[in-house]
Amino acid sequence: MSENEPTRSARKHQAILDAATGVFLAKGFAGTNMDDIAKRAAVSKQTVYKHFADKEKLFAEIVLGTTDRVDGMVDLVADVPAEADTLEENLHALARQFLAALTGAEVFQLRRLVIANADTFPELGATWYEQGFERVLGTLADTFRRLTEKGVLHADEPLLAAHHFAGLLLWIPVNRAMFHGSPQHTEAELDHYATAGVRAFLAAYR
Amino acid sequence: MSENEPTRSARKHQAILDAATGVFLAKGFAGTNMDDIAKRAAVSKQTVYKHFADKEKLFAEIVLGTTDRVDGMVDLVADVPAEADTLEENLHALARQFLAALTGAEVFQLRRLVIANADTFPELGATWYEQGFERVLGTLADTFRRLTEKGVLHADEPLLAAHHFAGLLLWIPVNRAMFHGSPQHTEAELDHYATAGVRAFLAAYR
DNA sequence: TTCATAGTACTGGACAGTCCAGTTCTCGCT
DNA sequence: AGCGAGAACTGGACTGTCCAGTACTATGAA
Repeated sequence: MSENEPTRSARKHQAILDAATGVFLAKGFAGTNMDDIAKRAAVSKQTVYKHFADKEKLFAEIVLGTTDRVDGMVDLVADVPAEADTLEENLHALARQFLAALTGAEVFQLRRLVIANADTFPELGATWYEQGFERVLGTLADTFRRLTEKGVLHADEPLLAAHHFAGLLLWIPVNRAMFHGSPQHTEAELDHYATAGVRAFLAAYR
Repeated sequence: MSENEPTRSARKHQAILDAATGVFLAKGFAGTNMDDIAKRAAVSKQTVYKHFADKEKLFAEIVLGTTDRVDGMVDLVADVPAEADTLEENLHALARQFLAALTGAEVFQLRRLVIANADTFPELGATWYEQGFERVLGTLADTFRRLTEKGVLHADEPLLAAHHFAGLLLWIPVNRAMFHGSPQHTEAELDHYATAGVRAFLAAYR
């Protein structure tokens, strides 16, 4: 037998998760009904309830299941070289990757989804934010601390500096995406945000 | 007759608006039902429907009705004195008032409400953002342009500078409030955000 | 009187979650 | 390989509940 052929149960489980993710992202928690999910997963409703106790559990599992996707970004911000003469272009590269990763439509939809239901699921919102964005910023703060120790940067409060970096970079596109349906950022705009944000950041912290 | 004694109808209208505002803010659009609103307004359900065609119209009217509250903030950002030697403290004062105005719990709740329903009411989200925050930032950009012309500041792109100012200042508290239920900012924290944000901004743009 | 309103019952539809009868898969055992 | 039992799955009907919006009668204000 092949070493990892998923069992039927595992396949169904995954199909339900995939379908539910799509529907929740598109229509929100309240706007989604379980029959839709079952139909999209090509699965009977009974099976959905066999795998997930109820709608809320399914929702929570999906949202929290996305937090491990930020691992890549954590690696990204941890790997900024500490050389003074290439600092600007290194930060610019980081900024571009940051923007590229976050402006993927799915990330914004998920962000909206979590914010929208922060009342109903308070812990979910807090956890998602902590496991996600704050982890990245914490790592970025470590990087800034390292750069500061090497004398390349001057960040007395590295975590605050990391937030400033993020704020300079993300304030515009994030707000735009939160209030309008689709992202609508051209590559040129993103590049401009990155350039201007990095320039302002370096003026403040170099 | 007295010049402005509201008619009974006008009183009911206002009572419905007030009640609906409270319920929508507390429980969101989907979580709110019309019976609750009627009860809270001490009005019959029929009367609610006499004044507002349906739930969506009521919701839209409430959300859009709040945009004129930003007029005060527009005045605020238009009135920054253009003297170089007091620039830092002037901006700091502006930053504090900005933070104070935005971290009022109601503003954040409203923001969450709009974001949460940006899918269902796409135009509403766009309009609210444009009439609200973008108007303030546009005015702030004008101020920065004026300061730049006087040589007090160097902002080649005043609107971008205004966004940077906002991002430096608001990124932390806004995100915290979006994902957690309650704001939870101490005065000391807000002051620290203002000081650090203004310092970074001036380093970049003076 | 006349109009807005209160109070309340009602309609129609949506939807979470359950139940059940019959089918298909899985896997250990021979 | 072939068998058989138990687990998982299907499809659809069903329950109970919630809720937007309507209908209707009675009441109080102008």
